Amino acid sequence: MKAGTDLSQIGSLVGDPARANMLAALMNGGALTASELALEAGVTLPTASAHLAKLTDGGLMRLTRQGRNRYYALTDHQVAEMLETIMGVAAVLGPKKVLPGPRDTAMREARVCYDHLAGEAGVSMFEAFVVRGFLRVDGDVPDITLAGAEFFAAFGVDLAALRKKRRPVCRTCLDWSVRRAHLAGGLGAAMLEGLIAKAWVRRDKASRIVRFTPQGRMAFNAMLRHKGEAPVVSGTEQGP
Amino acid sequence: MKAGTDLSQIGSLVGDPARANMLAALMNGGALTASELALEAGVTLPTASAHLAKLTDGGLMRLTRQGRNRYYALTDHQVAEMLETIMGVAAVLGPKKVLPGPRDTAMREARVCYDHLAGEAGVSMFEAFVVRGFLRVDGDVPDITLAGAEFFAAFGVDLAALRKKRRPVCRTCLDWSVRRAHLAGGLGAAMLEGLIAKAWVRRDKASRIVRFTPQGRMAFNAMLRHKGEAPVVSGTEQGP
DNA sequence: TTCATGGTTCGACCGTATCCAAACTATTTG
DNA sequence: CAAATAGTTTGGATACGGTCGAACCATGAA
Repeated sequence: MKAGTDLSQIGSLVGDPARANMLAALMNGGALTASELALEAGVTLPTASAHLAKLTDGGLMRLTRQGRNRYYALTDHQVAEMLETIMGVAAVLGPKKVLPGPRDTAMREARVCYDHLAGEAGVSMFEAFVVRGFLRVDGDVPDITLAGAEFFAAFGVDLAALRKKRRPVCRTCLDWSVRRAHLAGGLGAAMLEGLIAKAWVRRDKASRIVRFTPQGRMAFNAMLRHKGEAPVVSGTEQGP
Repeated sequence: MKAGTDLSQIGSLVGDPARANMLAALMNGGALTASELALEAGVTLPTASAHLAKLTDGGLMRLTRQGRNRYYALTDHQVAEMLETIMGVAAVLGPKKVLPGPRDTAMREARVCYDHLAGEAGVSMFEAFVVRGFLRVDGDVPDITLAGAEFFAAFGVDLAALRKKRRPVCRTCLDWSVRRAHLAGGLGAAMLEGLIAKAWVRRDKASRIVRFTPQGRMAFNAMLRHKGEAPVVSGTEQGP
């Protein structure tokens, strides 16, 4: 049975804790050096090096040399999406863990999924776009409406340019923390870019966490609000 | 780092060849007994039992007792889709294998992905629906058009009933063998049901292969054809 | 009740993947 | 050129996971 062999190969690649940590650390779409990844995984440099070798020639990571540093990154978003998918099933079937700590709370609130916004904020944004009629959803697949096209253009997204690229413009991605969909694809990436450009959010360097600036949170909520509804992203509540 | 831990847990579950074979064997959406799975994985009953225990309390499989048999199946389609996704990246980054044998050719032509049609036939069907204007795609997300609703109703699909269910009606699923999308979701499942009910196809028991009946192939091609185009599913060609 | 079949548990064996220390290579800086 | 930083390679100790035979439970048939 070849199917099983294929499965088990990448399965075992992801199956080691050290390697899994490295992969998780790269899910923000960035690239890290071998030393940083070693630190992230909690192993020494030599072992990290061995793991990285396996990951690269296993096809899950891509290596770019730069001076005396070697930067490792995930090969494509297909790999990133695979990891999110795996984390998705892990999240639904493994809530036997203790309650999430503060760091996880921040992750749950807003984080980057490879190159677009995920977490509570990502889900809220997606759902607000649907409520406001910018995206139409049949089943659970989004489609940009006329009003949506206007809105995104006003926000600074060049839809025409996005459509030219090979990457799908509009996709959804199941959120492992909330079990609801958020916006992915080229549009999702462009929105995150826009949020950063407008300084509404800042990406936490070396983690997947996305933090709202005070004014950014207000502006974001205003963008999502429709006909005087309550804000969707409140302050950093630390609920049990 | 918890994220890495979650990843590695299911990763290692999938990472063992025996377990991966079992999971792959269940991807047709059916249920098999422990003995059958042991045979499929090429291990003895005791080892199979141990693996199955890990898989079930790891949450990837579901056990239903029935008489003196114990039937194992995947827990949901989320798990099935995760496996397809993994096979997807395996397929794109691992074509250094030898050329596919005859059995794999059949798999590539038409197979069932949990409960809907995949492979060449699945992709052809999906793309034909788009060309004929039954599904509209923006980016790569499908949406049922008015014409589509009529067509599917005529085919025997009860769209209203599908919309009532919690499961998304219309989704796409990336095909590992062809690297193109095919139709998943409730509609995808209903279509496969319809194809079987009309006796256009038969599911190969105990494998994921779907075989067309002679008349079925003709009818299927007729369904897909639009304004006198060439048929999309030809005979069983055995290419090198 | 007894027998047979389908599965699980136990114990022991074996292989392999992981790990680190130390040595080695390469690239930049002084 | 020498010193320092970044990374890989090697070798050997360790441990964990997979594997099977045999014994053990459970369910259905005789």
